[in-house]
Amino acid sequence: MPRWIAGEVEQSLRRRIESGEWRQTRRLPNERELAVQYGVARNTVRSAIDRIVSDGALIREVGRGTFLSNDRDPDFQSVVRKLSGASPLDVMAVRMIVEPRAAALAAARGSASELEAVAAAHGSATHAIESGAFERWDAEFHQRIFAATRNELLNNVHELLRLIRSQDLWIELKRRSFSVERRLRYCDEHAAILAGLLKRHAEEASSAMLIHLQTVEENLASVPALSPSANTRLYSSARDPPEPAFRRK
Amino acid sequence: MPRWIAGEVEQSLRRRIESGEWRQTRRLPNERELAVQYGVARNTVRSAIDRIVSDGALIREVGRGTFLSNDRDPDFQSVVRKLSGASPLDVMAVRMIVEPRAAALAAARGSASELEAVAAAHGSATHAIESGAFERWDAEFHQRIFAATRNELLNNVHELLRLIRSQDLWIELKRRSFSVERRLRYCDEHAAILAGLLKRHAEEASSAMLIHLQTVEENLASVPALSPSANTRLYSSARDPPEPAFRRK
DNA sequence: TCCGAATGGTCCACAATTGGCTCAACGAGG
DNA sequence: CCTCGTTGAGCCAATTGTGGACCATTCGGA
Repeated sequence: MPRWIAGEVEQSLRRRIESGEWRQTRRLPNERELAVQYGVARNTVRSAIDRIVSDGALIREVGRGTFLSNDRDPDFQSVVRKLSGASPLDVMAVRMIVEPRAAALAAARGSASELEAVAAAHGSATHAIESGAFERWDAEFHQRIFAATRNELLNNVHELLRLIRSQDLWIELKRRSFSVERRLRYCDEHAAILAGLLKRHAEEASSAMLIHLQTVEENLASVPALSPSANTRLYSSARDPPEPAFRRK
Repeated sequence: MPRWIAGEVEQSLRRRIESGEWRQTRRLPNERELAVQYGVARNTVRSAIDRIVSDGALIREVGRGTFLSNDRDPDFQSVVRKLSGASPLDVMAVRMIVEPRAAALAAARGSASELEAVAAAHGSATHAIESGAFERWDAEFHQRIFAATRNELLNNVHELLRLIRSQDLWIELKRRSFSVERRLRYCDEHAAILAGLLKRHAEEASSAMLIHLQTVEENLASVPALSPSANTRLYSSARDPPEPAFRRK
């Protein structure tokens, strides 16, 4: 029956792939199952899949199944790969968007014990002797503010930003921008944020956080270029294209 | 028999670990017990645990048991896993933090051609016939605003939010909250945002975006609970129930 | 000190599932 | 009649799951 049944099945499969029907497991039903779904012989399904495989949208593995090709449309993994290479300027810009609002939310919604935990981290950072300890309590201070927002996703976003900042280039950057006066200033600014939080004054906490992040950014920007190439990698933002290309045609 | 049973068990175990089910004793049930819980062979449980051990979340000790790893530095992978389960309420809260500021940045820094691209997406969305096409242009509208911010990281963060919203539960949620009037209202609100952008008026673009997102949130919140179980997964900012055996026997 | 229960580590034979492949037959269209 | 897509069936090889058995280590009690 030369009525191009395989072609129709192929179209349908492509649509279903596009629609994200199998994005979770990245695995299609097996060929026998699909044959039943379409009321068609298994060979017909196979020839339909053959064509999709041949242009790379699907991958077949004997004994395992048929899977969505890995890097077709961006999935979480591929986005995360790009995340880890973010430039410090971009990171600080995003922090200045997210963290002041997080501080405001924490002031409005955080429980007493959550804010207490923030205060404790501030105290530990203030009294830290060694600079590694200070760094950890500094991070903890910011992290606990996010915890007080009661928004899991927001916490995860902050965690991603923190992970980006725990990479090699960042560590070097922080080391070079470190000084005792700056550390003292950070403590003062943390105190201002904390004061806003404890007073439940969202606006005050928010603007104190913004001021703090501006200080941090200035300090990072003051670091002389590490090397010409490193400089490019560090500071270039997405500056180029007059005509930006959009993904996902 | 390759039906990815080990994978399902692995996911379930990861969720149960995240949920803190074993935080008290820091110890998991033994492998034979888990095999009974899930109704699978012990070897299957073992291969599931293998994968969790290999990225450091669990530690096995012969003759003693399987334990939560105490000094676990969460990596990108594990954060991403948590991201994908974010609740709609949390997602909207984060969008309302990020997107208005992105609109402001786009108004301030976007090139003429980038803003033109935003306008084009708005036009296409307005004239879209089919609702799937509208959805795509709607997403494209928001995405192009981020492109105009010239901040790669910010784009990636938005891409993550978009990926979260492209999952099954979200699709169902959007489908149920859809109506023609709402779509028209979205178009009007998009127009207001676009007007702010084209006037290079950061404040106006920002507040128009916030208003728009508030509308979206209201519409999502108006959706009646899908089902008791789906409702839990949708709206709780937290985790799965301690799920028992899911297989036969 | 010694024993035994509990627990993870390893291995095996077997079954079940899945994609890869072939073949004979059918039927519509030329 | 011939061609070509389709059908239905069967078998193969690869992979995974099953149900064991046995070992090594740990730990508490006899």
